[in-house]
Amino acid sequence: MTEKHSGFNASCSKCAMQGICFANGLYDTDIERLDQLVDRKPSLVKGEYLYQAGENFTSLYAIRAGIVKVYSVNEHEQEVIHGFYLPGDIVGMEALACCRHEFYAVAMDTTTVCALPYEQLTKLGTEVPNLNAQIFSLMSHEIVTGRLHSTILTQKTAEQRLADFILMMSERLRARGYEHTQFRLNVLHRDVASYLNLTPETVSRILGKFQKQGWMSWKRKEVVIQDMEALQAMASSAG
Amino acid sequence: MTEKHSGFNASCSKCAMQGICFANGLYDTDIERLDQLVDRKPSLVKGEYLYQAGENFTSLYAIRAGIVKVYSVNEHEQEVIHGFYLPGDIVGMEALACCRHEFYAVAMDTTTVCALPYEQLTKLGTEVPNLNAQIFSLMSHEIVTGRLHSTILTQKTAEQRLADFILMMSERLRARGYEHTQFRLNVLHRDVASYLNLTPETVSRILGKFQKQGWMSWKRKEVVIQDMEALQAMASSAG
DNA sequence: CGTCTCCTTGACGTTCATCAAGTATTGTGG
DNA sequence: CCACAATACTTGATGAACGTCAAGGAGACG
Repeated sequence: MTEKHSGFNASCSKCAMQGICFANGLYDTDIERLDQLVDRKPSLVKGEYLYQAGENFTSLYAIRAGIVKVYSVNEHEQEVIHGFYLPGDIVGMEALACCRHEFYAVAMDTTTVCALPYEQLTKLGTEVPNLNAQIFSLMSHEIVTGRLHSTILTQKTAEQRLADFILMMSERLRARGYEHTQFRLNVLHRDVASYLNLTPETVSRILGKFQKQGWMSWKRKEVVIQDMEALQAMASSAG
Repeated sequence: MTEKHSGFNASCSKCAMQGICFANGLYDTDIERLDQLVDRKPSLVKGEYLYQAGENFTSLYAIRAGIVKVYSVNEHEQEVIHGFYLPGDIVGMEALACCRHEFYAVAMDTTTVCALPYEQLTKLGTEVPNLNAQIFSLMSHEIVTGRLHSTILTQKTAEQRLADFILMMSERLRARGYEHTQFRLNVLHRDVASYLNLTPETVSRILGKFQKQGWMSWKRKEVVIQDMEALQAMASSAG
């Protein structure tokens, strides 16, 4: 999940993620203005935090390369994973309400992000209605994604959830122009388990079954999908 | 849950829910402007829809009195309930992303709402930064609420979930100035079950237990909380 | 007053968690 | 590049929480 079609300090106007990030729907002149307030951070290494729960909220972060997990911590000090964020995704939107981050956001791999200082972003938003609309749209999308996640957790069996997860990842990568039938996924099975409300044991058993059926494999961070349709049938079977 | 401290067509400036609705943080002159774009609808009776999935998105709705449930439908035609919305709450924010409603919003009781036409609201937002900020804040809050709901579903037992639900309802009513140890809750047990990812049978059994312990009762739509602390201990006990 | 929906209670079953032990993989210091 | 530790993954045996099925009772509504 390295950066695509763009050098390290690429401006928004040259960024491959333009179509799904803040710049979506903006005129070139407005993209220029957006560009000027973006704070392009040096790469984060695996394990570095974008922010942690309790910290003051100052910026939203657009992911340019890599992968970020967002989670909270339960009363047993265990991570409750809310999502995995890919290039073009925005993290931090949950913090606007009270000026303080509610969750943890950590790089799971070498990751590059653009920080968008909230004050300046919203100021520009009042001057560029399309930008404002795009922020609303991104937040709305985040609401829907969360509800969808809840729905999957409550309505689907363990096998369906895992099939669904693989397919969603595949589709998100495809939408971003990456290879989607075979890809590196630097996510621990333990993390997938948390995200899907399962145990690592269950994830392991189900992956074993999927592999035996010849549907897919996931070994050493490398996912290979061999039978997309079988996975789709599994993910959406009544259940 | 009838309207509080305000006549039927009360303006925003006289509305009891001013502090938690869109008007929060606005200057009086701006509240006036907000007021002018609010479309105060006639009351909805139980069972009437604010909107349904697939409909075009035109307005957000601020609830002035009553109670609204928001849900989607799974592959077995069963409702998957995402939330119950009380006076001062906003519904419809999930629809901004794609101009089309994703969910169903239905009155569970006689309900009054203020419709806020989205076009006009965002236009005013660009002119009144505090209003814009308030919309962001409400949406952010909706994101957090959704994640919290997921967390409760995945991290807590059936008994904890139900105790938590009762306490959350009580607290939300208290925050809105209503009686909170004894209140009418026009919600079917079946709906609570859906919201908490349980069956009506399980809800019934647990309510029976809570009543036998002398913690609370919920009979004929009337909730009486007798031992708030016992419920709190139950809701937050590890496990 | 009768019907329909909702709620209650009991017996039983299923899914997935837990516990445990072993194997593979990754990371680290020499 | 290797030794060895730490972490992650696998596989099996067992169990618990909650769902499912079934039948009866109580409100609500015309």
